[in-house]
Amino acid sequence: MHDPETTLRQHDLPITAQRLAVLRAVSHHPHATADDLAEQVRQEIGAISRQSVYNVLNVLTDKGIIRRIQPAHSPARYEDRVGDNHHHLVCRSCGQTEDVCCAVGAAPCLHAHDQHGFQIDEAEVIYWGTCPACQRKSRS
Amino acid sequence: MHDPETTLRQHDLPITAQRLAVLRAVSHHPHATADDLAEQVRQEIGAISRQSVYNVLNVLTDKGIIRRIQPAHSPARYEDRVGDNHHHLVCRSCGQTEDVCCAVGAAPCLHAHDQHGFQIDEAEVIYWGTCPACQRKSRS
DNA sequence: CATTAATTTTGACAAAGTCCAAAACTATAC
DNA sequence: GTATAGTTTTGGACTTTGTCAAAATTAATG
Repeated sequence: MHDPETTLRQHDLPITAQRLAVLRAVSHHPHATADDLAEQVRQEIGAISRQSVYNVLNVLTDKGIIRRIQPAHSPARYEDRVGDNHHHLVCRSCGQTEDVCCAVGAAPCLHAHDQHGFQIDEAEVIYWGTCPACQRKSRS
Repeated sequence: MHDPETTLRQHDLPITAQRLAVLRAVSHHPHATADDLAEQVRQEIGAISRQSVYNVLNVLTDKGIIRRIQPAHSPARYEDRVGDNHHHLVCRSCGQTEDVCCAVGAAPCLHAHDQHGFQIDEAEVIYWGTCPACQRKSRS
């Protein structure tokens, strides 16, 4: 991925301090929530409204510059890494999220047995489990 | 699945009109939301509080009698069919939800390449697409 | 039936987002 | 550089989905 400024220009988006900061925050903190990102941005540029964080995240997601993932029991999370159809591993107890590459080869998962006439455009896979840290905690 | 009353007894749950009605509603309306189910129950037994619907759905889910699925952009949905590790096909525009059996054989999806030390207990797969009805609408 | 434990109801509350109108800003054309 | 048109950002109210807690009710047991 190019630097934030170039990225915005490539997509005809006016360049604002807020957008640059949000974009950088997503890049440096993969799988962060909107709130986490707002916090990061504030540390960088001092202040940003809640609404602007959402505005920026929505535009960037719509343009395909970032990707939004929404596991159950968690607010939406955002990541930099787009276009490679990877999946996620989520800890049930603390929410920690890791990337995993597509489980069975190239882009396999896109084929359900019976498609019920649907036009399928994405297969989303979430692996649920317990992260190492939470395993230790529950054993003690 | 047995009749609702037997099911409750098997799980040591006191039998109440609310529980029977919710259980029947889930059975007759797979993939319905809590609100949909409340509506159904009201038509059957006259009244039920919002909280009770949630209480019942939570108990039933905890006991494994029903299953909760939570696709992005949608409130939670509930279904009867448990224990067979099937997946779902969701329409992006109207939310219509269909069952699909596990895509690649027996229980294949439970193996991510790199597990990052996680203890994985479930692989959740959601196929996203457009249902036949919405395909027609968007063509016109 | 009476007792006890569990469930239901009611009403307040919380989290995550969205909607809206006004003010501030960016980019462009002079 | 300045003026202008078009976007963004702000701040506040609001919506949706769901949970919490206490009081009132109901089911199961002897």
